[in-house]
Amino acid sequence: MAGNEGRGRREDESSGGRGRDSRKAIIEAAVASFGMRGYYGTTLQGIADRVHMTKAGVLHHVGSKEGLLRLVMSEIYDSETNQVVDRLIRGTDRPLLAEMWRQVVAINARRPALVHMFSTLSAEALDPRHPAHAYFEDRERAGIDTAMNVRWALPEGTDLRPLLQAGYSMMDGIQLRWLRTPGRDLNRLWAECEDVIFPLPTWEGYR
Amino acid sequence: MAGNEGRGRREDESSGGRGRDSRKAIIEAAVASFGMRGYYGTTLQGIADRVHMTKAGVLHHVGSKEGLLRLVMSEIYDSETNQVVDRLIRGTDRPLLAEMWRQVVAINARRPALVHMFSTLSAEALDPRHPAHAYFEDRERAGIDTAMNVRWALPEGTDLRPLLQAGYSMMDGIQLRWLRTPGRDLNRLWAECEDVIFPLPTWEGYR
DNA sequence: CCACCCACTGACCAATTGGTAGGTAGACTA
DNA sequence: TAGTCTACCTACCAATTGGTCAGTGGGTGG
Repeated sequence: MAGNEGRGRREDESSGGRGRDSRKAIIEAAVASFGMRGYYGTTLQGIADRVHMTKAGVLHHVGSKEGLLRLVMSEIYDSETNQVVDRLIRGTDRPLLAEMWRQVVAINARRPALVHMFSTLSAEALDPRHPAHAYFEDRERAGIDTAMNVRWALPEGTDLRPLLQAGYSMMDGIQLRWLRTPGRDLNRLWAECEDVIFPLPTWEGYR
Repeated sequence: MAGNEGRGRREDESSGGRGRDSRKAIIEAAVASFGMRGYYGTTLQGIADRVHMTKAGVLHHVGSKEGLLRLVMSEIYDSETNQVVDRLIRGTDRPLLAEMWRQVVAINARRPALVHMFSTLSAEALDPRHPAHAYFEDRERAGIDTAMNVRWALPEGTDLRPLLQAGYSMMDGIQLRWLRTPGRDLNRLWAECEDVIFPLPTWEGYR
């Protein structure tokens, strides 16, 4: 929590001491607030309070409320999972779909606040006027498209697209349920879902 | 749940057609606003504008912002699906799980605004301080519990609870995707999910 | 030493927030 | 005809909204 970054000594814009810490704190606070109150319900004053700063101080870093959203959205979330997915896809000749989902879930299990934020925003942003609407549209398409272009190890006759739709939908849903009842383990919950989506007679050896 | 709030001891139910219309309009506007902006982002003024009324006029009907939420939540959603589900459960000796979900989905396909609202609120309400938090907690538990006490027609060896978790999760997720891309048919999307969750070798005759 | 940046503050802005008080017009009842 | 009820409205409230502006204090480079 109490972030300390020892490397402030070194020069150049790549690392600035206090500023970097503040930005990190602001992002963290924004993730929590966007998750709990949504974009429209989030207040610059609320963020400022959490990071012990003034509204104006926060504004100095993010420019505007929309700037805050952009900062949070760009800095986070997909980059981490994309990396893992890329490594799996490129490193294996016939990767397992189940394995990819397992890895994504494992990552999300370690960052509930972020998952919360993305759940809230993705529902709020169904409205085309929402500042994050386009992002979520692209995100859904990109997720399906990349997966469609991979040569997964699949049982014969599997229809890939509906499987992806179903799997990703299930992931969104199970994450919500996970967050609603604290104490449960997301990886375990997902493992149960796997048994349903990849039932054993057919998927023996493919998961 | 509770009918009226005691004060209106009118013997005539259809009192003041104007008032009834207004209430309906307010509920409709609130559903849209809660869906697009969340609870905290929703404004009484915004509701008032949509129904061509003053803030004070809206307040006269709903009492407070929380009252508006309560009104909307109680009047709507679960009652309709519960009815259908009850009829299926009581009317059939060994009902099909797939059939219940099909019917629920068919109902939701006809009320996207309501589905939008419930998606947004259920994410926002993960925060225990949210005024609708308890509602969604109960709702999840109730959904699973009732279904657990039904003698479904199932293939031998089926583990019911994970199946329910998976199915309901998938439903939540697929509805989000449905709303994100207008023009798609929810029933068709769900049918594709069914093929995944009830794969044919095993589920022949059970769906 | 000075100039310059950077993170940040305090004061201020018009607009908007949820909510209250008190009133009015019209429909129904006694 | 008077009295009561619902369904509103106008006017108002203190608090809060996102955002601007002019600083200020500390650090760094020259």
